[in-house]
Amino acid sequence: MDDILAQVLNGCKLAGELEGCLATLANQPQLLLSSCEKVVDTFNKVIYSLSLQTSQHLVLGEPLHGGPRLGLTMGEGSSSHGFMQPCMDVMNQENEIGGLGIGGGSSRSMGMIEFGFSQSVEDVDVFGRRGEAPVTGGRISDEPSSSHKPSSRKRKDGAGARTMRVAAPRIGNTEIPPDDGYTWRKYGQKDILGSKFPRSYYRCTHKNYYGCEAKKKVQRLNEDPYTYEVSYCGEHTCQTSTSPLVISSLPPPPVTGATLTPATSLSTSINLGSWFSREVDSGRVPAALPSSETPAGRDGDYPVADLAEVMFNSGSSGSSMDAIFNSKQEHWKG
DNA sequence: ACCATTTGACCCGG
DNA sequence: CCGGGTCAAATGGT
Repeated sequence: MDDILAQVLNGCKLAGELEGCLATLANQPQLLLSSCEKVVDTFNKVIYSLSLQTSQHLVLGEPLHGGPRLGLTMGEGSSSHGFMQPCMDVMNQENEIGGLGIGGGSSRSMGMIEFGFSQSVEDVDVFGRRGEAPVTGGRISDEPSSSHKPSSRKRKDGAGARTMRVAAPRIGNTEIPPDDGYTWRKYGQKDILGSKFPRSYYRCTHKNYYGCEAKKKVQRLNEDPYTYEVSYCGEHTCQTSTSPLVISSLPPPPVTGATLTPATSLSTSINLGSWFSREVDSGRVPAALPSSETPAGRDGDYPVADLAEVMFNSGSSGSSMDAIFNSKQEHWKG
């Protein structure tokens, strides 16, 4: 929880900084956009984390239908924004960032995301895996021969699945599931009985490097093609906690303390940092958009980097994903 | 060449 | 046996 709170603070801080730079950013829509995304991402993380820890039903919004959707959705490949939108809304509504209503009670009012918990949703148990070998679930292990049994090929009790509903972009590519701030790699798709739309399976892109076992399933609802039901399973051991490194030079937090707490909450403040850097690298690509995340940021389309620099003055040199995750993973872990 | 998605096959639980 | 989850070869993009 501390971490989460710290993250919230970070988000607030970011928002504050954004506010401070508004004048400057006013002329740079792109920068403004990217900075807003940062803030949103930060809160998305919080939401995600909360969804993991809480068993509450976080309703961030209604599936919307005719709702304002995609403000940010620009054409294709920007699916990711769907998720953020709600957050932004929240920010706006709460005006004083300090008190996001993200917590439990806040129901709706945001936009289109609805977090829930698997337990109530039928899919839930899907991802459960046997408690054993984390990283290599199945055959990944290189020994075909000895492969007695993949072991984790099927569902077990997915006690930890969290599900949420997210509105899909109504324009542009509506097939792309919303981005939740993490980068996912699709590893399968299946037609599900009774569902008009196939279900897509994703796992954390960094699974290979850091054994992050987070997974998620994305499925469009029959009743509402514009709404996705996303089920998360497993926690991110890669990014969530994020690490300090990248943004080593966060400016003295306007928001007092809270931001950096030594060890434990290392994650938090840092989180943001890494987030930034990370996003910067990847140019913030939609999760669903596979190719999206590439290790060392490739596309520089987004001025994010600039933003980051401006805001954090962080020349944080080469922050490769590896660097980021390396440090991270140690601090986090369930 | 590398990496991500696609897609059919495989495997397992119910 | 069926449905769902995962694997991995094939394919495509950068």
